[in-house]
Amino acid sequence: MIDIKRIRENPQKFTDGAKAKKFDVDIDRLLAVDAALLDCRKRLQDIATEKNSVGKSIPKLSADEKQAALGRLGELKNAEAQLNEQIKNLQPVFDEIMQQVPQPPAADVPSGEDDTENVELRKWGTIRKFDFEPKDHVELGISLGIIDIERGVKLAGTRNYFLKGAGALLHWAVLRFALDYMIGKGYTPMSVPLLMKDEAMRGTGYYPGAEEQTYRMDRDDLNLAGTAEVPVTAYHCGEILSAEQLPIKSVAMSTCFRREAGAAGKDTRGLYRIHQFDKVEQVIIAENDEEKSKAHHQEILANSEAVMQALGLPYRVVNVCTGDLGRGQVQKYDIEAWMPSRNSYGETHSASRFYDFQARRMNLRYKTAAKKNVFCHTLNNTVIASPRILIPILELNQNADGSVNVPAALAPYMHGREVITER
RNA sequence: GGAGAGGUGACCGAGUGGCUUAAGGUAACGGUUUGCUAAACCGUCGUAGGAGUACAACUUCUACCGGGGGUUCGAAUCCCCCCCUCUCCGCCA
Repeated sequence: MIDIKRIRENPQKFTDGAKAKKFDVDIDRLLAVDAALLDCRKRLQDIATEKNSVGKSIPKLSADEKQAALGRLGELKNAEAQLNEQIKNLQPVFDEIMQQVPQPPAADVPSGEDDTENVELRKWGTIRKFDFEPKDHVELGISLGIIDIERGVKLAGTRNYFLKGAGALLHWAVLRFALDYMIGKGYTPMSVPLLMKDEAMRGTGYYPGAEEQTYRMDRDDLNLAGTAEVPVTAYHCGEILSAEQLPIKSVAMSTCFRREAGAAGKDTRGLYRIHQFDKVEQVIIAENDEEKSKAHHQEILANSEAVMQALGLPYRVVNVCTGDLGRGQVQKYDIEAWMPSRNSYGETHSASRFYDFQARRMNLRYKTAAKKNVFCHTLNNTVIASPRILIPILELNQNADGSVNVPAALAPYMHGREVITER
């Protein structure tokens, strides 16, 4: 959510920002409704002032004077009811548009229509050339007996899977490795609830907008979070933190649930696009300071790059263009890992900063040294998401005989297995 | 799921229709006193939105006692609905 005062001061900035991000929002109408609401409130306040003073004088009045006073109060009450009626009609319109106003992108976000226009910032690692015909992760997984998509589909429908034996071990190994890395960096580990109230979905900016992407428990009015970002970022919602507490750096591992509505027929093979996966996510709640926000953004990006490098996975970092940014994001960097079976880089990480967009929605504030209550800044990034990350790990580390070498960094988590072979 | 008890400021806690402009206390901050610390005393000490001003300070108004609605000239207080917490019972990995 944006501060209405900033929209009043510079509406053009928000009209342009929405256009660049390809969101449809009627700023002119918002300002008209805002002006009408302000007027109603001012008049209502004047009425309340008079009502209060007349009401207070009542016990001291003579009978005649009392009748006159009561008559006046009746008039005021009518006027008040009319104004309240107007506010009742205007407020929902105002709220709805406000929820939709996107955060304008940062100055160094490239303009573009969609993900094809994201700008590559850097590449790391060398892409392996095979001297044999490499298999893709599905073939490897089936022949090694570590991925079973057929039975996943049998029991849970399309885009579901089982991981078995060394496959399950490898899945948990990358997660545990990533988690340990972040704990080593001083991030506080959290285990979190995943059935979230609508309020938490709205607070993080997923609602309105991502309802179609979300599994919803209608009987209980709860939503299965698509990422631990939701519970971790909303953890302190409604609270006033002290400045000394900030920044709060957290890391959570959780299962993530996504309906992938509208993606029918897209990325149907293998473990790339699935309904349920596990992810280690980093979140920073920080002071309301643009420079500090940028520095945190670089930090969480660097954390994930370090994990990718430790796993020996070639990747590139892209500066996500305006048309591919979410409503609340000021700027987003994606990390894309090289995936031989796709013969391209595929998104594995997404690092976003929001300024106070999420904090405003969830009323998350802190008290500054000057005793002012100010909205926090929030940021988040993937540390590792599996099994998508197993795609490059399996495909890039395969041998001609169909076995797969386990990256050295994962050795401590693999119960002594250095090579995954057919059993 | 059933029964009961509760929800007041950062915290504790008083408050059964106008004297509440939310008492009193704790914590915090500033000051006085003091060899230091402590204590004592004095003062400050909620959030949000208007108006006065170009901003701030300041002044003033309005709203807010879990949330929503109602009764009343007037509600923390009375009525209705909802939410949450605690205790007991039942069920349960």
